[in-house]
This record gives sequence, C-alpha cells and structure tokens, in this order.
Amino acid sequence: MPELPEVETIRQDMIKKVKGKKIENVEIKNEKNIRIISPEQFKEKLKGRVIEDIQRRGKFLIINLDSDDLLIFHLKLTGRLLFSSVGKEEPKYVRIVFTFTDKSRLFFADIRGFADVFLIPRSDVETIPAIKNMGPEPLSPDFNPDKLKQILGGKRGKIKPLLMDQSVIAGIGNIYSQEALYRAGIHPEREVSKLTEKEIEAIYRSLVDVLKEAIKYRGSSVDAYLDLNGKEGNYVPHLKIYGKEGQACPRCGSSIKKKRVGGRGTYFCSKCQK
DNA sequence: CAATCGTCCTGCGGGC
DNA sequence: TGCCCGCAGGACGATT
Repeated sequence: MPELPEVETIRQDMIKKVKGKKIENVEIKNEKNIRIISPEQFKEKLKGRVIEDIQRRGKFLIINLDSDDLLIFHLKLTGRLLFSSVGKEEPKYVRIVFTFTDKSRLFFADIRGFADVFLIPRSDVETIPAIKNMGPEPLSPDFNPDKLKQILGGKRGKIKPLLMDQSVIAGIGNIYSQEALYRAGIHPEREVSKLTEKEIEAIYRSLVDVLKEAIKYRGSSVDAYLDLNGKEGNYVPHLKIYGKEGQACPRCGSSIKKKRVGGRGTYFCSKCQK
C-alpha cells in the first residue's frame, strides 16, 4: 500500500527516468481505473504530450504535461507504476501502457483494481474532492508542531484514524500512522482532544522522522508495493510494530497486540503506548 | 457528529 | 496435496 514515502520514491525515480519524454502511444488493456473521461479521450489527449514535471500531493502522483492537462494517479492498495527500457518483458497486472517516442515504456498495473487514474485540465484539479480538501503536507517546510496542534485542536475521536484522514494531514496511511504512534509512545485509540501539548509535539517529531527515514529506504513493500524499477522498498526490516502481532516489543519486550481501530488492523504495545 | 459498515476486488494463507 | 473460505484494505457513501 503506497503511502507518502512510497509515492515520493516513485516521484523521484520518475524525475530521473521519464521526465522530458514524449508519449507516442497509449494502450488501454483495462479501462476500469480511468475516472471522469472516456478511454478514447484519455488516449487522444495524451498522444504526443511531453512529461514536463512530476509532483506529489499526499498519496496522489501528479504529472504535468505540455498541455493544459494533468495526468494524476492514486495507487490505493495495489497500484504500481513500472518503467521499462526497450525490449524488457511486460510486468503482471498491466492495465495501461504508455509508450514513449524512444520506445521505452511506463506501465500502470493494478492487482485489485481500486487505483484511480485522472486526466483533467490543470484548472480543474480542485474538482477532485480528495485533493481540494487535503490537509497539509507533513514534510513541507512550514509544517511544525504548532500547525499540528492547530489542525488537531477542536477535533474529537481516536488519534490513529485522524492521522489517516487525508483532510486532516496528507499522505499518512495504515503503516506509518502506527509506526509514528509507537515511536511517540501514544496509544492508537487515545482521544485526540485529551492529548497534551508535549504529546502532540512527540507525534509531530515521530511522524516527520518515520516518513523521512522511510523515504531514505525507498519505502515499505507491504502488500503489493514495488518501485518504478519493479523492486521492493527496503524499509520493512526497519518497521518496529507493523505486522508484528505476538512478537516482542523492541523497547520493552512485552508481546505486541493487534486490534481493529477505525476498521483497520492496528498493532501496538500496550505497555509502551499510553 | 463520531463510529461503523458495505462497497469496490483479487491474491494469498489458514485450516482441514 | 489441493480445495475452499475469508481476510486484507484507501476512500467514500450510507447508516446508526
């Protein structure tokens, strides 16, 4: 499941590998993921376009073209973007093939088919509600403990589902919300309105640290995530709590618990996280 | 108004 | 060994 660090890894690799390339052809093998416009229009508007830049907003990958349009991907659980130089064989689960004029290819693949693909005019980006209503970027220079206090202030509910709410803060999913709370020593079910200033500062620090560290290691290949080169990320061995039910807490040694919080499997140490 | 549930979907793992 | 069942989950809409 690609979260901020995984999408950012793909973005950085795409800058190196596909920026500046011109799309010669688009083949749609399965049109299911294409939102809003028709597959025919999707193809037509992309042919001949040059990829000028690749940006990220939360878990959205936003590709700037040399036209009025943006090509936007949300990989959801099992979406992949895979680059292939000339002659390499096609990966599994491919749904859209972008062939560039130098014959290299970018594959959009998706196992479960939940991912979203948009092609919309730049000026219409706010018509995607998830982008319009998205909270601040946790790694932006102007994000700080005061800002986190401000956005959590007045909110009610459990801290973990709130950290995963994209309208509260951008790009955090099931893995990194848990890792951050473990590092901060905060129980995932803590009522957010009862957190102290010090605790919110600890959550801020943990969030920023874990996201930066995960980017450094090219993300976590939990579930289906692969990078642009089709390789797994290297961060899984560094996860401290995710997926470790019954194993010893790295800090205190007591058994790691698993519980559904906000409908999602959540791992925590009941001794270290209060 | 927060919490939960159903929905989309398919690979995989547990159980027998 | 092989089959079947059910779980996993990002985001959204509907319901409690």
